[in-house]
Amino acid sequence: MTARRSRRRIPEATVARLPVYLRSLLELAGTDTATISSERLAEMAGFNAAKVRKDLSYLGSYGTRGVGYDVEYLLFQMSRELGCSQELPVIIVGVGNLGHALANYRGFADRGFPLGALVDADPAKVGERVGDLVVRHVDELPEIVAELGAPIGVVATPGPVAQEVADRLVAAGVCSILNFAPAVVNVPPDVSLRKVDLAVELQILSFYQQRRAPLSAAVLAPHGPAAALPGDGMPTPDVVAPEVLAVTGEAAS
Amino acid sequence: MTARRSRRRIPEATVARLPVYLRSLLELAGTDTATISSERLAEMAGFNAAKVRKDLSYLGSYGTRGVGYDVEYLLFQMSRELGCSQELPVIIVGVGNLGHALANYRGFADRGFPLGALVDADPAKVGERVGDLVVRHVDELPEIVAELGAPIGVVATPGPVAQEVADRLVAAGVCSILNFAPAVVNVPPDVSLRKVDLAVELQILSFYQQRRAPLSAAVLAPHGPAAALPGDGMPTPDVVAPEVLAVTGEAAS
DNA sequence: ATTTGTGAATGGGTTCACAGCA
DNA sequence: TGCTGTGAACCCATTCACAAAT
Repeated sequence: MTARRSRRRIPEATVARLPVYLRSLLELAGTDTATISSERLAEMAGFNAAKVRKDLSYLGSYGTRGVGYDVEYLLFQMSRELGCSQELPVIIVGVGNLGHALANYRGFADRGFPLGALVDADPAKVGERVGDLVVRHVDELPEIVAELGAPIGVVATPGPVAQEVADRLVAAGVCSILNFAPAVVNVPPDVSLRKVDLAVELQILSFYQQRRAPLSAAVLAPHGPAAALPGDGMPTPDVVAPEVLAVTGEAAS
Repeated sequence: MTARRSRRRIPEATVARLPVYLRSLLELAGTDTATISSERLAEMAGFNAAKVRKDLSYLGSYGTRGVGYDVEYLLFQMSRELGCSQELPVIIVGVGNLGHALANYRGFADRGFPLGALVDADPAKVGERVGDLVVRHVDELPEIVAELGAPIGVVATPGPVAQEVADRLVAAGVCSILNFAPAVVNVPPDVSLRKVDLAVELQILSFYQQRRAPLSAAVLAPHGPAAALPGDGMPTPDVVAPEVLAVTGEAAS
């Protein structure tokens, strides 16, 4: 029955976890473990075993009952699924603080996303050398995209111009965009967009932190233990570190 | 009936949207708009009107039927809820590429999260000046945390040491952590943890991109239009840019 | 005539629990 | 006996649709 039903519709939430599994499997690849159970993989990836099994079942990959999953095979499947076979270049638009930062960050190239180009709208920045690339002008986007094939566009501009930049990326043929700018960006439905907003993340943390210490504790007594002061009339079940919030706990059921 | 039921349990998903509303309202604050409808706010924030109303209702904030929400008041409520009244300092642990990047990024301080300290385990890095801070040693964490009050800890180390660093942050009294390291990190349930993994984001985009162009098109004909080639036997409904994936479309129902 | 606030309906994702297989 | 694969139950979030309010 497991006739490789590859074109299955994989849930969004599962897709978002695949890269984490992949990372876990890569760590494992060095060791001599040939096979891994959902339980152990769950522990490594920070989820729970049921979720792991469901997720892997979507890939149509087979584990062996009573044994576990073949690491080698799973790794292969996962890589293929995530398109790790061929490298996908990245264009960073906006070479300000954040753009520079990202350009110097080795983490991209290391994981199969070589930096393909840097562009900026500011003539003063064009020509500047960053790493082993030279900043080009944003007007060249169409040619750059053509040169690179089908790159991912990374928007690292100030918020106010993010939408315009995204529009130009799309016009140039980019169909995957990662937005770091603090602004809402709209793209046509045939373009994938993900956003990472550092300030938003901090504000979310801020929300939970202040809930924990209504307006006393931490600020007045910075030395206190990290424990959430109980008895402040809060339900305290998992308000502090819920599932989505964290890769936290997940304490074995 | 709207007797300010402040200690209401606000859903995770709503909390994650509050900062986006806040940003929209701040943009609005400059203009002369005194009041805004859920519809317009939805457009600005990139969600839909029903969601906006539900979300705002959790805050117990009142709009006026037939009119909309008072921008000023909503802004106040939202800021209070997110703890924007007092600045929350940030400690960055790990002054490598990414750490440097984040340290130079103005975006934090601008939005109420001043950089409080930089620390690293490498003695060679300790003493280095970055911006107007000097890198201190990770062993000093307890004192630094005490000095700063209740800072947010940002983990910008290589993956392998992320867990250890998180443990030390927690031990020092930090109860909000933002993890940039490509690794799973566990913290006690009374600590909030969020993660941002650049490589994971790119891999997710990679997944959808390759689904769109199974193994032809883009690579062989980089000039083609960005449109998803139809007729490749894919369901194509919203595989390309689903809700969670993007702040995309949301096209008015 | 508008636009909020919210119960009810729907849908996606997680967890449970167990049958099926090695 | 051990562990996967998966229907069923559950839970959270989104969306609908409409009564209440101005």
